[in-house]
Amino acid sequence: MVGTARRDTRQRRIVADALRAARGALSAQELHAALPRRERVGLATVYRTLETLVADGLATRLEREGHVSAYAACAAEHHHHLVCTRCQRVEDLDEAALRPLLARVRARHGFAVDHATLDLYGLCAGCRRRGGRA
Amino acid sequence: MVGTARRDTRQRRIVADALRAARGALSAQELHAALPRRERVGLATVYRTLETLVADGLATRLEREGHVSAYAACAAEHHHHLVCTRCQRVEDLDEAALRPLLARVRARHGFAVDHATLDLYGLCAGCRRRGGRA
DNA sequence: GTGGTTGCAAAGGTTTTGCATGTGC
DNA sequence: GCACATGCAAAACCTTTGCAACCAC
Repeated sequence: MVGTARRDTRQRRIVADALRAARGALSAQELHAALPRRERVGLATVYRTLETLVADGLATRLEREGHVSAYAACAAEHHHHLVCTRCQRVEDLDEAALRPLLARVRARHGFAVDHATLDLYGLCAGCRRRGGRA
Repeated sequence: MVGTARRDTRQRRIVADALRAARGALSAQELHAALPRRERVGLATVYRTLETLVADGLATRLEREGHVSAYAACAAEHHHHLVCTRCQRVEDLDEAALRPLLARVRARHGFAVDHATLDLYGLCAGCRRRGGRA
């Protein structure tokens, strides 16, 4: 349950790199479309790879309008995000930020959190500076 | 943007009641399956109604394995949840619990949060007492 | 009476799977 | 060489939509 040995394939590298390069949230299809066609990576492979990246903690799945999943690269330790609704950029949010909340939840609800989804949507500093609404 | 006047129809009541009665997270299809067949509520209506319930803040959409949305009833002010991975019960989490975190995010990242998904998965007090793992 | 709602079934779109082939290890 | 990974296309699935009938208001 630890290493889930993955093979180091060309496709896996391409998909992972592309996701990281995107620095934002992409759906499987968008990511697939973004790959150079000459790389000849199948859509199914993109789906399968994203799945493994999420399983390995190297990516997360975000919710998106229209019941589509979007994926974003993330450091293995960071599982929460600030998603800019304007430029689609994703920043990692330190795990520690959530800790006080978890403590509170355990104290007040007797609830033992195993894992959490925490994604904050809004305007990043840059887009705020540039002014305007979401 | 306030009242979005809804008609008080038999179906809307049935769906809303069933969701509330479930006290847990159900997918649209599960909810539909749970309705007495004699009520003759169409699946499309379930989808449409859940959509409006979410829009009205009376339900939320949770992420679930297999790229399926699950819905849970919730008070209009509570938009975050404690989801028990064993009994599927959902508790509301006070909006206030998140406030310190939002303040921190604005201070440290210059990020202005518009809305957030926060769902904590783990064992509820009851299931913890009954012992065992998730 | 009018316009939002519903049911049904068909369409749409996303994601998954079967299977032969390719390829890390 | 073996087992996992991939491509392709078909299949499975969830969700949405078109349209005529219905029914709150």
